Amino acid sequence: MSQNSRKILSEHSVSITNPRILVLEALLDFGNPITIDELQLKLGDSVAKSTLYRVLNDLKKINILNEFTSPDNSTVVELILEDHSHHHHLFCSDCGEVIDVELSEEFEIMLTKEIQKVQKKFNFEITDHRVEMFGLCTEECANCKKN
Amino acid sequence: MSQNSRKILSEHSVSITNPRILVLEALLDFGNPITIDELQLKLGDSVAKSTLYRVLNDLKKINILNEFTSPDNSTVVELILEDHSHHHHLFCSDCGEVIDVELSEEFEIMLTKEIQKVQKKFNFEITDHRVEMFGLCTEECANCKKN
DNA sequence: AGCATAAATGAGAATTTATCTCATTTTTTT
DNA sequence: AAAAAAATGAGATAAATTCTCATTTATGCT
Ligand SMILES: [Mn+2]
Ligand SMILES: [Mn+2]
Ligand SMILES: [Zn+2]
Ligand SMILES: [Zn+2]
Repeated sequence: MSQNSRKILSEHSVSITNPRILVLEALLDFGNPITIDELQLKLGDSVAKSTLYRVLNDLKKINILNEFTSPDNSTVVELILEDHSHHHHLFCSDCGEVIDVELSEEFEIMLTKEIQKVQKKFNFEITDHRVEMFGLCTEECANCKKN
Repeated sequence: MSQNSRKILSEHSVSITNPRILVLEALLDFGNPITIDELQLKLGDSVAKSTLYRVLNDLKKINILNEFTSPDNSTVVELILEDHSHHHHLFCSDCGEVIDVELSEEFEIMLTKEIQKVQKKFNFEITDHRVEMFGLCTEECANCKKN
């Protein structure tokens, strides 16, 4: 069952170790952006705290992990897999859920044009962008306090 | 000279104290988004560390301070003044500078439409959004290491 | 202006999150 | 299988933010 993670590790020529497999499996299994808190919970004491942070840095170094900060200041990580295309994030201000969102191609094109204007205006070289959306999940949410 | 900050405080009915005036003056004077580090430097020891954080929270509470995290994980704050319209941010990955950017009205309209689609799709109530752009300042920049 | 009350401050302790150190264990190479 | 290199675990350390509490300051009312 850990074939996926072993493959990922060997493809990036980093040595195959138990903590790395466990962290990758947890991320693959969860499938969504996850806070480091939640990740630690999922892993229990199978991976030492210091090792978890080290492994996450390793994954960032080989460019298969994306890290960002949620509006309530927790650190969120997500795997960047082959089929993982450019996307953005939607945050629930209540329960803290983070959802992947793909915006339309037309929109991304318009944003790119807009960014070109910004580059010129500020004499910047813009290499990346991020669109973040904040609100409340109105669905049946077990975690949302508001229900 | 501290009339601006006194006015801001009284308009929001929070008591007028020296630390609050000093922090507001520093923010007004700098005029741009500023990291808490830099703000502490500007203030020297005129305001205690604990008080600075408290005052920033006070300003957040009365909705005249915006706080966000820069890509290098420093906390950035900026005043929200009357004339301060909806805008976004551009970050230099090298020197850490944060620049206010207004995007075109057409773009914001398109983004709003895009967000409406997202709301429906995920059954969310989206109340706010943020566009962040990352890159390098190519201008003469005293702080950029690359030069 | 002076007093009473409520609110804010300063100093440092405590908490939280992340990194670092180093002896030991595991992985890789030979 | 042995040697060399790399990674790990446990705990120490560091940085950022919040908390505690005794003292000071601001406000509202004589
Ligand atoms: Mn994502
Ligand atoms: Mn701004
Ligand atoms: Zn929710
Ligand atoms: Zn720069």
